[in-house]
Amino acid sequence: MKEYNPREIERKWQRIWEEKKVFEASEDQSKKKFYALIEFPYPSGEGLHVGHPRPYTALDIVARKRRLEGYNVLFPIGWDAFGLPTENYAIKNKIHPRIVTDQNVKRFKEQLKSIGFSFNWDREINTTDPKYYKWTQWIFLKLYEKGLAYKKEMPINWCTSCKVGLANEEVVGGKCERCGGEVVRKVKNQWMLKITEYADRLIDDLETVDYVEKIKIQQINWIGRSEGMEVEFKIAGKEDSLTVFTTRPDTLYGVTYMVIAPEHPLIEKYKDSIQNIDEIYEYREYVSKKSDFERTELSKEKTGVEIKGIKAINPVNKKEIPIWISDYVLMSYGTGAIMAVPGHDTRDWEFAKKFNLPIIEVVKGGDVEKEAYTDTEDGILVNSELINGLRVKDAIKKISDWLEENGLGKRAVNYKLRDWVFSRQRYWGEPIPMIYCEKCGWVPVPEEDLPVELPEVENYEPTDTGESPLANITEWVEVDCPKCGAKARRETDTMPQWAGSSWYYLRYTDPHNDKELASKEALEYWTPVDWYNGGMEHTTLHLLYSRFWHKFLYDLGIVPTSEPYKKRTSHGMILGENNEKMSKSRGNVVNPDDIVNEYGADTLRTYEMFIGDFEKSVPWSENGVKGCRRFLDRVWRLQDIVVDGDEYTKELESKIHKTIKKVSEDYESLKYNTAIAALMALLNDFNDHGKITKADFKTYLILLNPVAPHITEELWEIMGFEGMLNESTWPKYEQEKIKDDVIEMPVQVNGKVRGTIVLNADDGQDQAREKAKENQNIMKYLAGKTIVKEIFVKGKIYNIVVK
RNA sequence: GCCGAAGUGGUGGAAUUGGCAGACGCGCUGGACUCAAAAUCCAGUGGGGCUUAAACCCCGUGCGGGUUCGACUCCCGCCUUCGGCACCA
Repeated sequence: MKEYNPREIERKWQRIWEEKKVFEASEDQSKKKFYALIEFPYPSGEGLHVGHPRPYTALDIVARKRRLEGYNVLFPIGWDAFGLPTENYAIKNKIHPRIVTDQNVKRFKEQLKSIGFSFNWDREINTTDPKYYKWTQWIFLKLYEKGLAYKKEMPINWCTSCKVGLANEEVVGGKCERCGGEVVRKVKNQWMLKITEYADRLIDDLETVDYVEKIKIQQINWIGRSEGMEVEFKIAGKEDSLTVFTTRPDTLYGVTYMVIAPEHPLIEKYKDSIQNIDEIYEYREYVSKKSDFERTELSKEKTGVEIKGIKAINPVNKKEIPIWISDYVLMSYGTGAIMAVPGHDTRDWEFAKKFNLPIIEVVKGGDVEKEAYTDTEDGILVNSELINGLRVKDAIKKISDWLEENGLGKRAVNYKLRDWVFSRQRYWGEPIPMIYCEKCGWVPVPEEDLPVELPEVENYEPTDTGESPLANITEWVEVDCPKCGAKARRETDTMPQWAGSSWYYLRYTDPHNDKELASKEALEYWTPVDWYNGGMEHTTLHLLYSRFWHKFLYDLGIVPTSEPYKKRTSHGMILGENNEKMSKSRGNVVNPDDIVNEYGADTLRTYEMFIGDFEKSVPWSENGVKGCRRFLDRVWRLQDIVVDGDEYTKELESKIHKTIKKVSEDYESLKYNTAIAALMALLNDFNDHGKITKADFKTYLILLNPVAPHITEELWEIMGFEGMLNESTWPKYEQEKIKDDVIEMPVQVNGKVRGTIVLNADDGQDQAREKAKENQNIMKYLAGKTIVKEIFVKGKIYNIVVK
């Protein structure tokens, strides 16, 4: 017997698979299709990380199993290559991001190929390829055409010393990550996408898909739909009123003041009537340095300023109440103004205490002098003229009707979800295909002029006016207006990295099409994606954005289904040996190349699947890797004990059928670790028995193949089995062979196991009682007691309750 | 802070979803082989008690309560850790 040499056989089979194109999806649409999708990687400069192969191997297992089951499988790969790190690297090292991207992709590709994934390399895509982003731009034009893209003033993070816009991640503790300079919020006119228009459908359609429950919950909470009232508070002596959204109109009598966001436009409008306007401006300046996250933190000390000179009128009792500004009210959520009910809201209570504002109890049950009473579900209203004595639920209904009848408010739905800020002041992204003309306003680039390609630039730094580096390329920026022909300017902002990843799974179905984003036939056949696996960290952004775009394309009649992904699962992270996140600075990064070189790709794959619960984070362990290599060594040596035979070994037959069942089911339900454990156990049984037939071994190799494709393919060839393993058929188990004739059943007395009895599979309680009587230990606990109850669960347990 | 998830031997994790807690792997201990080591193979391995041994008994799934014949699993209240929080991807 030759020694197991993974290096040699892995290269050999990878070459054969590639030459024979065995994993390419076929154009034959008569076959049943299966579309497996992994989140395409961002080709970073650090190269592949051992975290990457975990989800890839998992779906590679499913893809390989499906092919053996006779499906036409699409399992594509590509590159999500626009993005900040590449651009920053390019700036620092004065290399074009195109070159950096190409280098990184090349490295990633070699690394992925060395692990033996059965990707459809012939369908590889790259979001930075103009042939690809032509269609990203095209989708944007459609969104604009349908009124879903619009311009709005939005704040960006602005470093006062570098004079550039920063990503949130580049702001650390209010300072610029690069230079330590102060970061403030600066308002810029930006492109927005109306994802809120799809909010209800994004919630409702979750019922039609098979996503892990926690993913659905996260999405629903992120969208944050709530039903309530929009209530009008008149400004005393003025025409205007402030609108607030509340889910608790029943507490209106408890409103003792209002708070508006420091950025609220009302302040500018009435600045002449406001006596302390300087103080207000000063506070606004202070707030501009904080993120929304810092502003709404509950634990922090409340701050705020009263607007002196204007008052609001509570619509239910016509009382005049003060208006304050405070950072805990955000312009971006609801209407930018709130009614404060300090008696029954924790934040309002803290604010009222700090600034000595009155607190009125309107729901009985707590002590509003000591703390806000918020647990009011079954409470009764007090101090509330119209609704006194009513339960909260009924009070809400009555006061809502009353407000509507009197024109003081209307029922409304509010979402936490905000529209998508779609502009970036960056170079390395898709140019937004819009042109601004003094006369015509914003004019879309005509479709036939797509793609709008990124021009060559000398310098990738954003300009010090806060515009993208593209703004400096005069010959690119200055164009004729497509509508009137006058001199006009291109939009110089680019799209966020999320744009390209919002529709990439569609392009895979027809990646070389230059007429459409993909052909109708290809989309009809391949979509929706049957199984999409990705990280939990993408649940609220990427997953939601791509569902939004897909629904939009569905409305246009371009894609045939309203949801892009039939099934979504998620994987856990791989941590360093010290149980911390792998990072360069912690020095605990493991490079998959080292594992492939030392132990082999099959060992890496097996270990990553065996490492633990697929959905949980787990620490890496080099010893664990060795254990998996030992397992494969023992599989290799099985060839020593193989004897001729077309049937399963009698004594092993039942175990083999059980393992087929277990492995087949576990591969489908993310339980790769227990599937491998079952294969290890069967291997132990094989060795205990001392010899196995060719039939035993053949089935074993097929079951292990999706996890360890190279070694199994090699052993297949060594054994002289017909054709290649990847062309064979997934084994089936027989229910008859799995059933046990006799079972061991634990017998409990008062819930504690006191012995086991052996029963025939179809024996009932009477037989169990007889058998139990033969067991001395069980009888010991029954002696002198009366049996009050017997619980018999067939095949599981027999419990005798005595007194 | 808000939303989501998780806590089981020395260690990664299993447990047919309310029915014998610790499968499988790692580590460790002992043995075989070897001049020796590595590799490999065999045996043992939650803690405690009792015993020559087996049998057997008690304790044990983050902490505190509860429901149940029976709880790692369900309920209530805590603690700790991890993911996300909209310009990292």
